[in-house]
Amino acid sequence: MAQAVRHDAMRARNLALVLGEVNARGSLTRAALAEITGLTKTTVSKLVADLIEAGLVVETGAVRDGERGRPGVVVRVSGEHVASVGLEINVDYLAVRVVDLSRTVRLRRTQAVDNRFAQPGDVVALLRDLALKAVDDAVDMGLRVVGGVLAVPGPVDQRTGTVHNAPNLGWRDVPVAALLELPFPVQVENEANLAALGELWFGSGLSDFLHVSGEIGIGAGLVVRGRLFQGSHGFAGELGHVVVSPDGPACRCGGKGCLEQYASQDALAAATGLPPGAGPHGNGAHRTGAQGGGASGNGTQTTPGGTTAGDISWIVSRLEAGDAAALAACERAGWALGVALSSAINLVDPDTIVLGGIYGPLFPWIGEAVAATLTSRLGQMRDAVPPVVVSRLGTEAAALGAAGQVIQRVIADPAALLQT
Amino acid sequence: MAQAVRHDAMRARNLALVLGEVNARGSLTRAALAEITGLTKTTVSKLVADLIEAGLVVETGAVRDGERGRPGVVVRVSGEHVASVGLEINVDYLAVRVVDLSRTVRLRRTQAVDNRFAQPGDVVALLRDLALKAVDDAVDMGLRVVGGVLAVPGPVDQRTGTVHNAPNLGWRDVPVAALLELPFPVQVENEANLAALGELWFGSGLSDFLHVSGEIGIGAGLVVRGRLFQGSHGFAGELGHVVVSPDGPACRCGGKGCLEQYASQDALAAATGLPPGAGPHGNGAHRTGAQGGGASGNGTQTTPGGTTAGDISWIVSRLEAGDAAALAACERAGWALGVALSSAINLVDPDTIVLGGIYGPLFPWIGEAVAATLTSRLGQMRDAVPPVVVSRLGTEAAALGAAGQVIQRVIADPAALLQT
DNA sequence: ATATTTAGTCCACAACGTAGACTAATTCAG
DNA sequence: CTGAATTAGTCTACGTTGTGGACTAAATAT
Repeated sequence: MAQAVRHDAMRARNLALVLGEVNARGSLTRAALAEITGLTKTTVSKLVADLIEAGLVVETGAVRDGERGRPGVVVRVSGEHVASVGLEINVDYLAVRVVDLSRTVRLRRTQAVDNRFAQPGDVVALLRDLALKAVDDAVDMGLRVVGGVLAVPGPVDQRTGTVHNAPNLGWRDVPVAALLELPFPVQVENEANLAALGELWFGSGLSDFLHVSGEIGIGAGLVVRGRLFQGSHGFAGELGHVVVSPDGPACRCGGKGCLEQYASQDALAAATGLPPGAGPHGNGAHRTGAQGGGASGNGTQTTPGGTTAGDISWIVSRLEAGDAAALAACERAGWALGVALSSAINLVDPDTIVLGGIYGPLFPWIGEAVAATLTSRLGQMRDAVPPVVVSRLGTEAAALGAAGQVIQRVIADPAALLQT
Repeated sequence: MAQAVRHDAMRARNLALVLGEVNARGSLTRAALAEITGLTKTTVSKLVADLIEAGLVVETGAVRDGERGRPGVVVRVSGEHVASVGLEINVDYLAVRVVDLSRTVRLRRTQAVDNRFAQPGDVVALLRDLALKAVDDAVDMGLRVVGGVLAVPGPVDQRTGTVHNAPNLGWRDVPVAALLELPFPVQVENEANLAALGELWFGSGLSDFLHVSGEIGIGAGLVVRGRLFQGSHGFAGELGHVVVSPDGPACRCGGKGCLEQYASQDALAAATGLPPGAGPHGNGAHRTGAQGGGASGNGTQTTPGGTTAGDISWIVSRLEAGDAAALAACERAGWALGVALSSAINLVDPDTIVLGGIYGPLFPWIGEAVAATLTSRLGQMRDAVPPVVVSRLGTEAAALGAAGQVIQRVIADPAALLQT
């Protein structure tokens, strides 16, 4: 349950409070921090001194704000010392991102690999190499990697770092965290949850939304007041198996008429005329290649590099050409998504719906159908139907969310880092 | 955001920690508390002294546990000083419960009233009388009522204490909290949420479950690790409007094929042969009468007294007689409930499903259909389908949850009470 | 009866935040 | 250009709270 609060815990909380405000507002003087937090100037000064010594915060010189009085010294979160790695294993690529404490992406590396028929051990070994190389590069930049999070496409047992069941990889009960053996703690999480967190920390600035990750499967991550909702066992957000039509097409989950049968990448491909699993996959070869990205010094919102999950571009080009089958498939997918989301909205009451993953590029062709379905199914009861918006992060979301999670932990509890 | 932690906040947290352990474990010595909390014996003694002085905890004499050494003095939560009122407005009754800090129900009073066509002002005035009488009785028992919570059948704006929309009462934007004008703060909450909390604090001892309240409407409350999940605006848990069949019968929410069209009390009544709204209601008269309960000194799990919401007994007697239409209606309701719950389970990942409200008495005829539907729709993907159990609280749940909420607040932050 | 064990209190001390005096660095008025 | 006003940040004495170990109390074991 709760923990006893001693002097050190009091200090830890106040350190977190100060760092949290610096993080939230970008840059601040000590005086402003005192005002905001309600702590005295004395205390704020001491806390800031500790944070500076730990390399979590830096002074950026005095500000001449034009007002009278002695100008304050502005501090901001330092991006020069602490960093984290975000890792992602997906069906057709591996990704590594290094993010510093100021949430600047310092390194992006994506490797296209067909993991559909690969052995977990091989995939993990390749990812391990990528991660170690990234850590070396981070060290060269003067950064200390304090932790990592791995995104996998499927439910995860957080406690043991085991992938429960990733149908699209063909994995069952794979202890990835243990297999990775990296020189820092690595937590494993569901890709859909991390994509939601990516949207929270690197996206449009919302702090209350349901983020829908359209991929080979369909997952969702719910963020309420800036916190991810996990459910009782960490398996919440399986939007792909919400019922759209109880007697619809059979789903691999055992149910019938699940959302995935209408709106997943494979369902869209099939309805557009391409057999599911065809396209760039399905040939069984374990291809690798096409490195995207590299080090990028500034800005957290660059256009997602690397490859897209699956061959959504194929469908997009059909849509742009006005292909009737493709348009109808999107219309149907949008309707199904709307039906499933109306259930979700009734159950979990999100503020906004953010469509990500393949729904990013497809948004022009499904967004309206989703919104229309929501309005017709929910409009009567509530003042306002949650708006449906599109994510700008694309494939980046999960790996960024993974890296961001470690950063978030440091910001939320800097004292844990000071002790080591 | 977070608050600065000063010495007083440290103390407040530790007081809560100690009181929380006493509450959770029933009775404990100071020495055991020190061991459990990690605080020193000195500190525990001081904290316990404060709690005793405030009347929140009492010593119950030394225990002779047979072991060697000086016997400890056992303390437990005191039920002799602090109390709370739980209030409930429902379609066909008003209820008041007084619960003391040790979670003993000290007073139950239920009044049958047909509120379907009554003015909000009249209903609130009647409830106010009931509440004030209950407070008088509490004072006679030496109790101080520190707060109250009101359960209403519909979504609520917690901040303003306004009932957003209670279709079964015909209420829209009614500021109940303000109308009540009781001599202590009253919070307003959705009945379904409070029923879930009632189950948490007075029910089977689970701390992770989705509680389904079958009434005129169908609501649900999700409890995760002992905390209610509210969603972004406090409207989470509208299970009644989860989609069962996207082209099913039209629902008053604007949707089609919502769960309420299959499994609500009215839907069951209609399918069994009784037109919805008939039975004890629908005659337009504003009847009052039939007081249930009274003061009951001990035990928190007595059989629910008072009247049942709606005339479910009528359907039960048909079922017991083997009426084919009634049996078929339950079978269908169970299936629909299973379909809606499978969506809910995929989305929010509850540990257990608890069926309450009318599903209590109907459980023998719907439980199996629900469980079977869940198994067939979820069994493939997961190791274990959440078990479906029945609540023992019946109509009591919401009013008890309402009263329990205040108690919970005191236990979670006793320092707030010490200052007044 | 005495040793042993456990419960609870007492007291000197340490950690941390507070309050207000004090110093530093700027703008504004003349 | 000088001094008053204003704001930022530091310094010091102090208050609150938890700690740790010594001490007292009350039981069982021998």
